[in-house]
Amino acid sequence: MSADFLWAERPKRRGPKPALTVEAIADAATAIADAEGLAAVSMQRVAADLGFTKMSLYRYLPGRAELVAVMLERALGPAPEISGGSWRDALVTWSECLREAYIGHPWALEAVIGNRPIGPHEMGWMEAALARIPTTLTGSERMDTVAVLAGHVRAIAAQEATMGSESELTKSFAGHAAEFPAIMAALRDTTGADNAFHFGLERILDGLEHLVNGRV
Amino acid sequence: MSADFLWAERPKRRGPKPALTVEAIADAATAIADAEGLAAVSMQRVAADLGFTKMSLYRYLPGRAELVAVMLERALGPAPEISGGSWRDALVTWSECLREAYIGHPWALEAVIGNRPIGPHEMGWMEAALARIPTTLTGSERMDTVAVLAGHVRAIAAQEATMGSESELTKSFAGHAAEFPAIMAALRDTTGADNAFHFGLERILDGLEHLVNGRV
DNA sequence: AAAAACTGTGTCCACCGGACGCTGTTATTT
DNA sequence: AAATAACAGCGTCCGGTGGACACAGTTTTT
Repeated sequence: MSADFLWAERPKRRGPKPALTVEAIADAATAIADAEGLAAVSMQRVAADLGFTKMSLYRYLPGRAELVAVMLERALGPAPEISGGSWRDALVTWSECLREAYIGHPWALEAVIGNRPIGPHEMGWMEAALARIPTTLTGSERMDTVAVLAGHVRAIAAQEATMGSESELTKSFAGHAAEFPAIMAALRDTTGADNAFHFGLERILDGLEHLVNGRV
Repeated sequence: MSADFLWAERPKRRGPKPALTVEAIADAATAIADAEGLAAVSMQRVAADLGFTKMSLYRYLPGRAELVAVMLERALGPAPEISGGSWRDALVTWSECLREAYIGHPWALEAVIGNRPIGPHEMGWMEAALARIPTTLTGSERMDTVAVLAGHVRAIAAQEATMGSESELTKSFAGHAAEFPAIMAALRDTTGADNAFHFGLERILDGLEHLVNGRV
């Protein structure tokens, strides 16, 4: 799949008026994915929901991969504008906003894996984070920081999806507790609170702050 | 898909000798996935590689989902035994070992998303990490720590897969540099070194150490 | 008015996961 | 040893998938 598709503007053309738009198709597909998961998004299904035949969609999109890419771009939306506050607060807000996007569209977690082009919105999110990371860090370190933060958000969101209601972990764990004493011990004094996101975020930022302070 | 499949032992049966085993099937499937990605793993293809018809595989596995689950279990393998050293060193080693597993089987990153059962090996990895996390942290914090570490490993491995050779980022970035000044600035003094994994790991562990020390 | 470009549709294909029934093999029971 | 029940692998069938391609109708340009 070519990255150009996400970046090129689509000029006005000559023939009959198009009945659809890429955006409308992506939104219909997103509605399906939100409700029934990414696997339920087939060309046939999307077209049917729009009242067209599946082949008409190929007038707007080269294929399913591009459809998913557009869906992802729209699910992320434009990067939030976070002005003011400390760099740490800004990165917390940025991470929380990104998390919101993934929570609202769990299928996006499937869409971000594998080799794929980066769209303008996704690039914008990266830009927004980089703009607030102290330049006492080197360029490489700043890029790595973004990767770590974005990765943390995704990973925790994904794990929460895996460990959905009635945790698969405790389900599998039942009946084998004896073989996993450390898990048993940890589960014993676990408050139900679902904290991995903020817990990890604070640890990462503590570590970053330590590095930044040591750099001055 | 039921979690039981991954945990139950398979008793000897009565009829004709089975020509295959679940393990042999999973290994054949893994060979395909390693070479051509998880999408190339179809029942037909796996069976053909083994010299059987696809329907014969269903005598060993309820369906494709279970096949992938077994593949994942075997790709992870038993948890590494890490004795001695500081808890920090142990967690570094643990993370590096987990990373190795994902690097060797990139398709595993696709296999761990979505709601799914946890197998014995995966549980063992969790146990191994929990066994080395200081108990000055609460049970919830220890669980969160494992989630954050495992998530970091996965996320960075996934991003490296996305940003494969000839980075998709720089490819999309070319021609739009002006709109993303912070990215441009960061890329300008980037050493090619691929460091996000260790960079993030050190930050997380710094943050954890800070928390542990403050707890005493 | 003519031509070129475009849209949406219908048909076709290979492939996918999987259900089901059949035949032949084998371990257990009689 | 013979009967039987359980099981292995195969062939056929089904609905669904992404996508190629040619066609007819519409709209803009020449």
